[in-house]
Amino acid sequence: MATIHDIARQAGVSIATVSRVIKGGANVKPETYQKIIEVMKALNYRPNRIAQKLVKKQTTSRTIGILIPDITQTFFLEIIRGIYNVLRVEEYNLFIFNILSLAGSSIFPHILEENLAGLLVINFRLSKEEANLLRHHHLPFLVLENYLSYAHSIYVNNKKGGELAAQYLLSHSLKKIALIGEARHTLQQEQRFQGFKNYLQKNHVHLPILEEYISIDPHLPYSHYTQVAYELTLQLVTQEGVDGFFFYCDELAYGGIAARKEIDKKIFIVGYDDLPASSYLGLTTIRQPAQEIGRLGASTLMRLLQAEADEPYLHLCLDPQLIVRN
Amino acid sequence: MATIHDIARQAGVSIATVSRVIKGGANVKPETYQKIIEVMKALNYRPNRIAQKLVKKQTTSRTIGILIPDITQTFFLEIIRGIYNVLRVEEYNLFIFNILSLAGSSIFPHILEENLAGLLVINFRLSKEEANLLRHHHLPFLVLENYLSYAHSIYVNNKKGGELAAQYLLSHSLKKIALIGEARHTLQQEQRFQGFKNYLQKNHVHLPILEEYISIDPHLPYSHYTQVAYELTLQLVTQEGVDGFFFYCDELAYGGIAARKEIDKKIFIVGYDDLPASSYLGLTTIRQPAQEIGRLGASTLMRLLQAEADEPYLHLCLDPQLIVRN
DNA sequence: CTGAAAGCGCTTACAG
DNA sequence: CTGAAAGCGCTTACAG
Repeated sequence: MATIHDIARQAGVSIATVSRVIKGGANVKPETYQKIIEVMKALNYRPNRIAQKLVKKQTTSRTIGILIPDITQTFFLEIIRGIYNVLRVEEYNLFIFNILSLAGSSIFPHILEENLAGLLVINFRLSKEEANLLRHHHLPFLVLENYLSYAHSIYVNNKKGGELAAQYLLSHSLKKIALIGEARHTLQQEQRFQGFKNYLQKNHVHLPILEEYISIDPHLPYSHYTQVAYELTLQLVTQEGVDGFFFYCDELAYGGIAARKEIDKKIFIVGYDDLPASSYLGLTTIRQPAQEIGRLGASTLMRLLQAEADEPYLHLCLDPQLIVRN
Repeated sequence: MATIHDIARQAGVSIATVSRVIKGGANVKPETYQKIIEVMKALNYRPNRIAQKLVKKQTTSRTIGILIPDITQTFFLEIIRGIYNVLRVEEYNLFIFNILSLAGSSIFPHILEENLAGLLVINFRLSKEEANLLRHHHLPFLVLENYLSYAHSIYVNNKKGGELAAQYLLSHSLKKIALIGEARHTLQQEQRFQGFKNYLQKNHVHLPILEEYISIDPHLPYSHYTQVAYELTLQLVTQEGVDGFFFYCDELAYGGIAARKEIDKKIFIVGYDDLPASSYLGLTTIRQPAQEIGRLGASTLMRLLQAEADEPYLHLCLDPQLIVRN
């Protein structure tokens, strides 16, 4: 890569003059300007933005980073929408890190390289070490959709959500229940299913329960799994006699809804999230308001940017809500 | 802001030793390390990432920027989802610029500061000068949802879309038609409405046409305007006797759908976009596949990053499609 | 374990 | 209109 010195040498001028041309060419003789422009073209010169920033002391950015597992999942997309609703008004840019490709290697060095004003960590198992690393580098951050004792966090009570789902399904007399989740076994999923099973135990219900986990290829758009869930539902109803379903998330439950239309048996389905489309589909689900979580997260982070570094950890637990439809 | 020199002075060591501590403290005597850490804390020191990058020659980034008017609009959110579907697999990060706050001032200096690998310009009237500026700085870019003679662009034929909408509405015998748009009067909107009116003219149809423009406050989430459109629709039907509606976009048309439910008169509605929810709502609309446009844009840009700088401009025009529902 | 020195690629008074 | 020089805040051989 050519530098300002290469250009200066080739053009037979000083780097100061080249620098003036980079800035637009004020106070440079037209012939000199032309000559320098030509050399720049010939060498395919691009000024180094990093160096420009250093000397200009452009150190603070108005950019918020977000660490999110999978934007193709509608729930996370809605969270982002909520976040951006706040950021746009506050005049911040949004930097979305790609965490798909990090087999083994850590993303945190990359995060620290990007001069961010703050970071939102969404649905990500941030370790204590990683949290300390961020703090050590004075990057304010906030964890969403996950409870962490060692960080500011805003989350929804997943166990409670699972209980609500169980409560709903048990209000109908069912024969066999299936829990449908992802083979990734996220913490959120474990908690929801745990809450579900706890409720059965507490109420001494001895219903046969099946657990099925769909293996997720992160390279495929998440919508693909709606189809997989559809087929799985059909199979479980016809071959296993399942008549109650609790899906880890609405997008999987949509597959269940599609299957239900083709079956003459009466089956009950509960999803999780309450995405915008769920109301149109008449899906009974556990509501966790994605956009509001995003907005709340972003505005809280904005507040943290102004605050003292040593503010005690904020732990905000939101309650999910059962939405019965159809 | 404290620098490495301040720390070195306070701690009574050289900047080289401080630098070692920044990197984690290898080859530093524990006492020295402690002392330096303390001074850093006391002065609230944060290493300058820009300087670090300069010296480490970290010049190229794997980040794609996008310039988009309003992510709160579902259509644009879906485009982003399509873009990200590609970027995540290609291992690029996504930088979303906030263009809300730029009254007067240009965003392009900010864009050039960010050391991006490429830029997607979505639904934005990029001037010839701005295009040249980007080229001058060797930032590969691609324009989406807008035809520009002086840039690579991928867009949907809006006039054709307007014609399709007119064709549909005229297949029913209507008394009065309303075109409902935004007072922002984007180019896309003008073209759609122009196509609509052209079709009427060409077919010598002399139907009374009303045009109504909803004024948009960019600080409000776009969903707010669904409600505004709802009220406007009610009013136009009851007070003006309108029985045919062409909405600039589906999200506005949803308001029309909601109004239709409360009216006993038969009215016809066409939207534009065909968002995911539109099928559930039974909305007749002009389809322009947002996710696919995003994917196509991103993958084309990826290709451009590898290509010669002087490749002839790519102009890809997609045809919209009438989707009749209900 | 530590420091002096060179250097990353620029900008910008200052002097001419 | 132009250049020499200092400096932006770091890292990293190299020598000790």
